[in-house]
Amino acid sequence: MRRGAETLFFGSYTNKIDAKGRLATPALFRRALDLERVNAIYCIPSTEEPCLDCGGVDYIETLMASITALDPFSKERRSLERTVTARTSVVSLDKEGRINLPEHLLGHARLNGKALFAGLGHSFQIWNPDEFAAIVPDEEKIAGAAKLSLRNPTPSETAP
Amino acid sequence: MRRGAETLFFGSYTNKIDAKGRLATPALFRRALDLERVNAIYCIPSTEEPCLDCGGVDYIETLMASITALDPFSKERRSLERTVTARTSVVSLDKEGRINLPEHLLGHARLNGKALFAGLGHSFQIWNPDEFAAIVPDEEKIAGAAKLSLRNPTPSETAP
DNA sequence: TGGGATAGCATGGTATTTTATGGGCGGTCA
DNA sequence: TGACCGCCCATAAAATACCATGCTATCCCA
Repeated sequence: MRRGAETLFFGSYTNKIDAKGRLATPALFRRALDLERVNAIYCIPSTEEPCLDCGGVDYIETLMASITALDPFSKERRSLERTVTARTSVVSLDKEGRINLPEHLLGHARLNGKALFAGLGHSFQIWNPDEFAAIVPDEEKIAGAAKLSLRNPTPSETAP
Repeated sequence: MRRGAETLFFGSYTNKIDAKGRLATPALFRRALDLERVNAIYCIPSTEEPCLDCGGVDYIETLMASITALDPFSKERRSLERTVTARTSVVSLDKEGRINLPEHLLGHARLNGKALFAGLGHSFQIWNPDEFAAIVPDEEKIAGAAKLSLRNPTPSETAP
C-alpha cells in the first residue's frame, strides 16, 4: 500500500460546477489518489452532516476491511453494510480530472454552483462552501480544546 | 527517520517577497528539510497568532500521526482534521528554493513585502517581520521565567 | 598577508507547462 | 426526439521550470 504524506489530502479548494454538472478535482488531490489503479473517487453521503466523505481505492479498501472484520451475521455489520456500502457511489474522472456527481449526492451535500474540497488526510470531504463556512467557528472551538489534550509528539516517538 | 541537529531549524532570516510572490527559503532551512523525499513545505496558519507554522514531511507526518491516533469517528478528530489538515497548504519549492504562498496564507500572516523565518527546532514559523519584532519583548520575559524550570538535559536524551 | 578566483545565495526576468473551465460532437437509452 | 453521457479539443490564467545577475563571504596561493 502507498504511504507517506505525499499521498494524503491537504488543504481546501473551491471549484465550480459547470453547466453540465462537471466538477474539477483539485490537482493536488488527483496526485494523492491512486488513479493508476482505479480511475475513480468513492463518495459516501455523511450520516451526520450535509457533505460527502470521499477518497480513492485505498480509502474504501481500508473502510471495507474494518467492516468485514466484524462478525458476518451481526446486526452492526448488516447496518454498516447497508448505510455505508450500499450508499457508496463510484464516480469516475474524465481526462481533465473532473467528476460528475449523481443527483442524490448533489442533494445531500446541498451543492449548487460551487463545491469545496476539504482535505482530511486519508480522505476528503465535499461541501457546499457556505455550509462549510458556517460550521467553522464551532469546529475551531472543539479543535482548540482537543489540541490541548494532544501530547506533544517528538520524532523519536514515531520513528521505527 | 532522519534525526540530529542538522535536521533542525535554527536562527531567524528575513527575505524579500518579490513581485511574483516568490519567497526564498533560507539555505540552512532547506538543508534541514527532507526535500529529497518531498520537495515541499507544509504551512498551517496558526490559530493563536498571525503567523504560519511550517515544516517538512517529517513535521507533518508527526502531526498527522498524533491526529490519526485519535478515534476515527470522534468529534475531536474531525474538528482537528478540518481546522488543521484542511487548512494546511503544501507549497513546493522551485529549483532556487523559493516558495509561493497562496493568498489566504499571506493574509493570515499579514505579509506584504518581507517575511521572517523563525527557527523553532523541529518546525519553523513565518512572520511579518514587524509583527514578530513587536512580540519579542514579551516572549523574552516568558522565556526568562521558563528557563528556570528547564531540567538540564544530557546529550544522551537527544542524541541518536 | 593580501587580492583575485570561487562558490553559495538571494533575487530578477522569461519561457513553458498545468490547471480550471468552457464548449462541441457523436453515440445511447428512454 | 431529446436529455444525457463519455470523449475530444480550445483557452486564459496561474503555477512552475529554466536561465541570468549581482552580492558576499570564503578559500587559496602567491
